[in-house]
Amino acid sequence: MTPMSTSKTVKAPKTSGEVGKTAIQVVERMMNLLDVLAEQEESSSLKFLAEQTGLHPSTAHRILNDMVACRLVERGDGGTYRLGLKLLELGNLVKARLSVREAAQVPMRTLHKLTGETVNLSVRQGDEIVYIDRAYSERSGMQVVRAIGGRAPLHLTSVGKLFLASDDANQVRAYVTRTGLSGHTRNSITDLNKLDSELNQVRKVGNARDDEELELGVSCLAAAILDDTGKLVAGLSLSAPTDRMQSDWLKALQETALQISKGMGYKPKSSEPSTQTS
Amino acid sequence: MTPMSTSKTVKAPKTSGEVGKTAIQVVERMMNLLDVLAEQEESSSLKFLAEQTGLHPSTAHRILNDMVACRLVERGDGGTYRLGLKLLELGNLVKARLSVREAAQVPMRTLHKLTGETVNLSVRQGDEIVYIDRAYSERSGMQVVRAIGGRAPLHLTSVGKLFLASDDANQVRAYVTRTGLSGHTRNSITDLNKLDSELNQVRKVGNARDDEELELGVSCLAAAILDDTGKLVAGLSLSAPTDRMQSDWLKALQETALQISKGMGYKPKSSEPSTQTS
DNA sequence: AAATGCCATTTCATATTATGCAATTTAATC
DNA sequence: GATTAAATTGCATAATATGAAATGGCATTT
Repeated sequence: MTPMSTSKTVKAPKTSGEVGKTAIQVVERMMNLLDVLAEQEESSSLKFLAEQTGLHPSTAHRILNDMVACRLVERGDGGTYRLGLKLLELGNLVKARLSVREAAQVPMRTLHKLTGETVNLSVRQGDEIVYIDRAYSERSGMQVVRAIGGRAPLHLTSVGKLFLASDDANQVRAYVTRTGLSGHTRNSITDLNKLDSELNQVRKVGNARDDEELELGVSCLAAAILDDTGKLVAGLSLSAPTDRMQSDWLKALQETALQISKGMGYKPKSSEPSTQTS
Repeated sequence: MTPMSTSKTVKAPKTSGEVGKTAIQVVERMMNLLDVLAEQEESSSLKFLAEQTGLHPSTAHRILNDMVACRLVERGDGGTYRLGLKLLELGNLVKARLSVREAAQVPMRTLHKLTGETVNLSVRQGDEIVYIDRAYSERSGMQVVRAIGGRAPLHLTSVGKLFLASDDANQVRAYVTRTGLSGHTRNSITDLNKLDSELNQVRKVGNARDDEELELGVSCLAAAILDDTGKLVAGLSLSAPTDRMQSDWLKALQETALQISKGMGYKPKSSEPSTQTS
């Protein structure tokens, strides 16, 4: 029942936007410490960490000490603190668990519901892309459906183009030599120059298309799925009869792909507003 | 001065050997939860986690909830818990920081003090190995010293052989074709067959030698340095005039290399005694 | 369909815990 | 070697996290 008339100086909450509201104080403090450590390139002194987190040096010291005991934090030269190897271990466990397919499941269904068209998830395997998952409706009229496990040449598919676009000129050239760029329809890209300019376009806009290049009457849009290291691990594509394909689905497709990428540990940009005290 | 006559039931500490003694209870509990989560392949239920850690379900729930808020932990299907993406993020930061050179510094000096001979740290760069650091004495008589930044062909050096041994037959063949296997001394390996059997030997014993193949009178022993993913990132070698080289240094060399590997996040074997309650 | 049982979640009074102050030790600098 | 600054430790206390019990949710059973 103590009123707010605490004469003591008002302690700034100092909850750096990073961590969510926690019920247990120590957990929040711990995370704030880890976040400050994460922001710092070099290993940090106790004083600095205490200042940044607004914690009493004594308190910060004890928490850090405990984290050192757990190897979440390490001590460097001159008694400084930095992130510990345990984080690498645990991080690797997380990474080992992550499967694109799993991360894609829900977002893919959502995108399917929005568009009504088939959504495909595919990865590269040598000179082909392989469909590893899809979201489509059993019912409903015409649907473009590819078999899971099915394959298609890189240069004839939207996702394939994403993968090719992540290669450099030499690798593309090698691909062309190896495969000969055989075409499937009159729209197929069958010469290196055309492919190069197409790939440059892909690199510029960040997504790829397939205008009836694999199969007449079928168009696709694709967006990239990246992992925590920024590596292209899969492609998400929307396949529909050309006359039904709506170009404004692109935005939704890209957002879905980004969402999945985040699920794979991808960090979009470290451009945070940073309303911090310097 | 309170005697041990605490009449209350003796609470089993339940400190799973994993985490060191911490001053703050919650930190230890948190870590125990993370450790149990790390051991589990599948995502775990609250009940299970509470049992494993010996925590009251209510307590476990609150801690886990807070960790979820910090993204250290994620929730899976059916309200289960598993390690969160934040760990991957932080782990990547740790990884980015790790430099072999830094991790090797101290262990290298120790090995040098033990042997009195030059210890070299080198990495692969294309078809050569590059010396990136060393430990040797300024004084003392004859020392085999290579310049930092200096290069040498893979097949003529002990560390180079380690790297070649991590390649498959095709890659080795390609290396041979590219470089022509030119020799420097009468001991140099200059044909594919000899190289192949040498590399097989390396693969078998896990370390490599150089018997005056790069320079007459100089022998080397090398052991591999692996990172958290088990990838060969560098080689540690001991160079000495042949008549001074002692074969029993090998053990120390290997131990030093392992120590450095651990510093790079390498986990030797997950063969833990596991004195756990099932 | 109603009920049962199990597990997750929330509430709340209380004891335990983590805390901040101050003192001490250690390290760095002049 | 003296001086200063930072890191570390001890301790009484206030604030915190805690566990018991009650509530809510979900699925399986009868």
